[in-house]
Formats: sequence, structure tokens, C-alpha cells
Amino acid sequence: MKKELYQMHADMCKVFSNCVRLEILNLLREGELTVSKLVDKSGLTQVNISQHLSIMKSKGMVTSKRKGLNIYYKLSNPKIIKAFDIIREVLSERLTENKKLLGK
Amino acid sequence: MKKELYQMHADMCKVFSNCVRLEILNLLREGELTVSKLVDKSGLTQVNISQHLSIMKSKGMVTSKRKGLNIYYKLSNPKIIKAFDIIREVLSERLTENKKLLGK
DNA sequence: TAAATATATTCGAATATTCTAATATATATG
DNA sequence: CATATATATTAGAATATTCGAATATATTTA
Repeated sequence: MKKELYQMHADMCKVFSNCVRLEILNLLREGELTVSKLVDKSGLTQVNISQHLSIMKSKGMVTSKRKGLNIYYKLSNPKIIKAFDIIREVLSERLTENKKLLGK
Repeated sequence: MKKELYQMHADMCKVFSNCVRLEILNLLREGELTVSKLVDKSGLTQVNISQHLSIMKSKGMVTSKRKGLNIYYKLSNPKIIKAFDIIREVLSERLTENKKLLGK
């Protein structure tokens, strides 16, 4: 398999490597939201949310459309949430194992 | 959902955000391999492979066992490859779309 | 067109990641 | 025990990421 493809893959995965972006992706799971809704729901600053949305848009993970003053963002591909959930499962299973080990 | 969980999730995803680690994970897809096998198959240096294996071990993505001089590494959870593959699909679909756009 | 609202961009300091060079450790074997 | 082999660790320069402060832009409405 080509190194170049691994690099593109890694670049796409960098989106998942930040907790703000993960929170945004998770908030977009049910459908599109405006920037201000994302700000409200996350409690993060508008600037920070916009910065991360910009990164995710450039990586092709989200798309946006303007309606008046608002801009709606949504996931570009529903598989993104599948990936999110599988990694959550790996994490959960790991945490469960750690608990078991502590219980012994 | 808790911020702390997003952080742990992001930390786990950092494993996927590097092309060397992705290559290692992909090489381990069929089963365990020694460090030197990974070096041979990837063409990367031993030191670099060991560094990345160490990172992945600390994040709980791989486990290892020694047999004589060799140390065998394997994926800690088969879901890791599912996540790998889903992200590859998102990437492929994105590349296909880009091609279409160029073709127009 | 001026003001209000929603969103984006730029800059820079703090922090984190990556690779290479050098070296260390663990195990097996003569 | 000395040597060879396999693997791990450390240090540090180069590079990348992150966030907040300040500011800019786009759209609507009075």
C-alpha cells in the first residue's frame, strides 16, 4: 500500500485527534446545525468553533451552506459517525478492562 | 457527553493521525508480527518502528509478547481495523468525488 | 447607509509531535 | 562470560497544533 495514501489517511484522521472537533462531529450526528447552535451546545467560544469548523471543512469532513445570517454545517459522510462510534467502543472496552484489573 | 471522554477519545485517535502508525496497524491486520518483520515490510528504521509501537502500546492499541529474542506485536482489538477501513472508505469516496469534479 | 448579528481570519505564544543520532537493554549462543 | 541479535530509550532540533485576543467580513434590518 502506498505511503502517500497513508499520509492522506493520517491527515483525515487528524480531525479526530482533537476533543473540540470530536465534540462538534458528535453534535452534528443528528443533522445540520448553525455555528451559534454549536457554540451554545458546546459552551466553547465562537472563534474556536469556527477555527475547528474551518479545519474540518478543508479536510472534507463537513460541508456548509448559508441561510441568511446563519451558516449550517453538516457531516459530509455518515460513515464519519460510524468511525466515531467504533473508536468509542474500543475506548469503552479498554476502560472496562482497566476497571476489571483494578478490581482484582 | 463529558469533555473528559472526548479527550480520551482524541488521545486514542492520535494513534491514527500518523502515517507510520497507520502502516503498522495495517501490517498487523492479519495477525501478530515481530518488530523486525515490521521493519522489513515497511522499510522504516527499527528505532522509528519501536518508537511508534511504544506509543501505540501506551494508548492500548497493541499488545506484545516476547518469544526469545523477538517481540510479537498484535492489535489489542479487531475493531481498530474496522475503524481503519471505514476511514479509508471516507477517503476513497472523497477522492472519487474530487476526480468527478475535475472531470466536469 | 448605519447598526446589529453571525461567522471567519490572522497573529503569536505555549505546547506537542516527529525524526535522527547515539546509546542502552534483554536474550541467546559459542 | 563475550559476542551477536532484537528491541527500547533518550536527547534535541525541526515542525506542527492549539487557543485567545484582536479584527474582519457578510448579511439583515431599521
